[in-house]
Amino acid sequence: MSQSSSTDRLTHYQEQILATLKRLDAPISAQDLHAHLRQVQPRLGLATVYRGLEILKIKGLVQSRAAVTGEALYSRVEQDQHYLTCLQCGTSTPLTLCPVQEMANQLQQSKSFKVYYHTLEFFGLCSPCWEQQEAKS
Amino acid sequence: MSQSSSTDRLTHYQEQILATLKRLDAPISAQDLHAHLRQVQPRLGLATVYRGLEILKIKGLVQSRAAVTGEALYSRVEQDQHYLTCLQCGTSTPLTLCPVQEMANQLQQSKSFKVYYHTLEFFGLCSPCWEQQEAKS
DNA sequence: GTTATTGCAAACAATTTGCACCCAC
DNA sequence: GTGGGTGCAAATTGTTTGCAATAAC
Repeated sequence: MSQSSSTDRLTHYQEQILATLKRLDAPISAQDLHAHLRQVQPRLGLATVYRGLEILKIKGLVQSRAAVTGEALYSRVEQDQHYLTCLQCGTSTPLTLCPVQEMANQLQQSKSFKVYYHTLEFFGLCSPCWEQQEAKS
Repeated sequence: MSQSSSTDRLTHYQEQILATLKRLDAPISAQDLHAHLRQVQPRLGLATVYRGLEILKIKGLVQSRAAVTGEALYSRVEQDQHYLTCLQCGTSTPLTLCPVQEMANQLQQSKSFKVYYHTLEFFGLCSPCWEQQEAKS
């Protein structure tokens, strides 16, 4: 699970973003995160939050997924990201177990949820981008 | 893998959207899809494409995932959706095998790709929404 | 004919960018 | 002091919505 990259070289605000994500311990939109942070840092701009989140993503410290509404939800990479999501109402219920292919069928019954499809995606940096990243550190 | 729901009751354009997705056989944005369809149906509006895709999703015929850029990419549910995605350049390379937890580690070496995290998500309808959907058919 | 679907254009919302200012080192 | 980080406001971009015109059955 090594997430080395460069945990160092974090901006003051980037640290705070990370800390807040840790404190809230649930996926949150950039806008909501901004609102939270602003309670403590009234002058914090929304753009800074977006910029910070982007950098934290590239560093491998933060992940994001898209809500059914289209907006992005952010959380620490340590946080589990297995959900049962309703395409209609958008409700996401977390899953406790780490799933596999055929698990979909089981879910269909046990959870009284009609499973249409699931997605699995690995995120990170391809080697060209990674090297480019290393160079910058 | 039953996707019954209501394969029937598809609009002319919805059929065409589905047909085009099948023909292209690769995830595509709504805007690009609109451009493609317009070559044949010059009067087709962008909104119709979005509305059609939404309905096809609720029916379980189409799936979508978010590109790193934030825009939504659509494809048929039959299409595999396992990718290796670079957070920086946005490149998505399809995976042939259906993955599991620890696979991430293997990927890290074999693909010369630095895996930060992965996401797995099941999509469908929760029972309230499903019943509501059934009623409409 | 009645009802659902569409095109168009305007409206929205999330995110990004330009730039002057400011802080850290 | 200098370069990166930041606030602010404006600009973009993907997506949605209102409504009159149209097509489907």
